[in-house]
Amino acid sequence: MSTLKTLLIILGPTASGKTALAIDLAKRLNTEIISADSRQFYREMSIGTAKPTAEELDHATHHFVNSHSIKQNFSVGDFEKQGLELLETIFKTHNTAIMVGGSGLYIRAISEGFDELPSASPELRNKLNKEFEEKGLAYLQDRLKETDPVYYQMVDLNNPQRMIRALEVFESTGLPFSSYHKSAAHERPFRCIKIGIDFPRELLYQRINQRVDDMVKQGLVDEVKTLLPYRHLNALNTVGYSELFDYFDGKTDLETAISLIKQNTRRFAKRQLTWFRKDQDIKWIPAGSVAMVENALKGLSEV
RNA sequence: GGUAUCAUAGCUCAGUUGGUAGAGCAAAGGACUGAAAAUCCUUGUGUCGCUGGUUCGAUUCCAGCUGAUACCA
Repeated sequence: MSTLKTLLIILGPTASGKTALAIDLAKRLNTEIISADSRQFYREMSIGTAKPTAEELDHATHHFVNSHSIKQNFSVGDFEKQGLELLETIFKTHNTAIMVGGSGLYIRAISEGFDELPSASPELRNKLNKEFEEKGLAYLQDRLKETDPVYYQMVDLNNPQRMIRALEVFESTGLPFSSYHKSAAHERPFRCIKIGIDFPRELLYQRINQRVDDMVKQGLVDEVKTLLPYRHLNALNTVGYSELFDYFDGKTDLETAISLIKQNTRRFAKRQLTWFRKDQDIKWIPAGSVAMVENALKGLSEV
């Protein structure tokens, strides 16, 4: 008999204890974990991304942790495809899989999916970035207005990344970015249960500050130092790394860099919360309570 | 102990010729379809140190007090 497969999604802001909870649940449910953290894929980055430790990785099978190199292009579209394939495999032998992460877009990629869109060619993106640098925002706005008036009306015209993305889709396919938007959630052959870890803001910020100090003790500064030759790569445009690159450039002292890491991590957590807040499907539970998760699951399965 | 200066938002400070105030940073809220730990947008939160006095009205002027800083002893 075929039962409905379940993807249990553990999400929450950074430093809310997702990793430990997911491992605990994976052991109880005897299943595997898919990470949805957009920086934990990269094997060269460890301390600054608060990856599970080697010991933690031993306790449960993790996917999409250390799975890629910072030198590879790995997009959220790739993640959607590979993640779905992986889930299909896992569901052959398990009724439940666990996804854990803090990257809202990546979670959505799996739970709802995106429209079929071409991915970016690095050359084209470089070209557009260069044009933006030379000719400014107005240039992007003009080109977008001309090639995709629909998206021009919707997009934040101050946001170069958004406009460049739309232009690169247009230039590589000849069709406006907006014409790809069907905005229908994709049917998935499994159901998603989203559990959010809820923390009082102040406590969360304390944990973030503490964790940054711990990262420094574990050798974050050295980790970043070895990555200096790769600093131009997108993967390294990341909280915890950018600030220390500035330190190595002599732009700040170490103490300042560390407090900026804390501040930018807090801001990151705030953005994550903004993203998650609008998702009505998330069942929020107080931090650190596996029992609460079990209750939540019970409640949900009755529905 | 004396003299001078200062005391305004979480911080650094501006300002009000007397009509209860505004910048930067911090912070908060938001957006978001292959860069997403990225990128971008919005928002001033206040016993104007305390107690009195003058005044229709004091954060502003006056006195005292408290605290900080500097200099003199």
